[in-house]
Amino acid sequence: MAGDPLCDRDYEALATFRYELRRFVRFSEEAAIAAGLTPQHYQVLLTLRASPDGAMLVGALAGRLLLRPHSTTELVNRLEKLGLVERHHAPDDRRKVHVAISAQGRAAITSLAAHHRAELRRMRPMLERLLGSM
Amino acid sequence: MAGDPLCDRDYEALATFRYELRRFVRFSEEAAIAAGLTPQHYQVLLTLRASPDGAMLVGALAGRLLLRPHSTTELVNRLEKLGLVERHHAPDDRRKVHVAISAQGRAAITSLAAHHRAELRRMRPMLERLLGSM
DNA sequence: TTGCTATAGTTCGCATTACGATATAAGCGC
DNA sequence: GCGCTTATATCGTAATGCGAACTATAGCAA
Repeated sequence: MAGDPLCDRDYEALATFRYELRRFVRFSEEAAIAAGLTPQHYQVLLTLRASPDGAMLVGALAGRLLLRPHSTTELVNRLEKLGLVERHHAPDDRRKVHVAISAQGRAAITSLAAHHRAELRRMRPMLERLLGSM
Repeated sequence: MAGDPLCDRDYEALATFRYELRRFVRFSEEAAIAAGLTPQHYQVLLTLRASPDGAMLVGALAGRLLLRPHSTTELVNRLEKLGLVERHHAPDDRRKVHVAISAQGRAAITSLAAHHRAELRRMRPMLERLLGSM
């Protein structure tokens, strides 16, 4: 499972990988804030935007964000208040709540996501080199 | 800078990449806790272990962890109390404090780092596929 | 119909955590 | 001495996700 014992280079690769991850997350946080969003907002909007119909159930969203449902509810509350998402009760099962990204939400992440893609493209050679050295 | 406008697949790739990052971080947190450490402890120990002589100045450690120096000081305090790191004043410049991983610290991360490498090896094809699709 | 159980979402209070601001102390070079 | 750097200490703050408990809806069984 763990494979051969790790040598110095392995530790370096693991540490550098983590460092680059921290840098990417930091980049993402700053980019979100510069766009008037919180980092969490961006992650919700991105997840919804990537969903087939731009909407997800609260529970499914929680699973994708690795959050508890009630934490997701609070996050959605804030986003709804900002007009970035909308809640729609499912007609067939009124327990279910669809969280849909709004037009404003789409507009908000368009350039933000583009910046993230650009950053990942920049990081790509380094990440591939690091992954390849493990 | 931002390149061509993003299509649905681009958003999917970005969202899935973030999801996998969250999963890796979650894995790391749980692995650290299972080893009797906090996630922060693991990151410090890994960073020190990857350093040439197993030691770093507080300021350099802060830079690598993307923390403020005083936050790093508190983190080091807790680690020192647990016997996982040691402080050594530099003989040439007594302002500087080298934070060195202890034998106990090394022992603590040996199998933990191995599990991380195994997890990253498992994730590697997926991450490369995602990076390649951007 | 009644009752039990499960699911989906929400509400409330709490604990964690790194931070900003600020201060202190000590050591270095000029 | 003076200015700069490095590390440490302290205090309050603000955000954020969690556990526990709650409501509402749905499904099922006798």
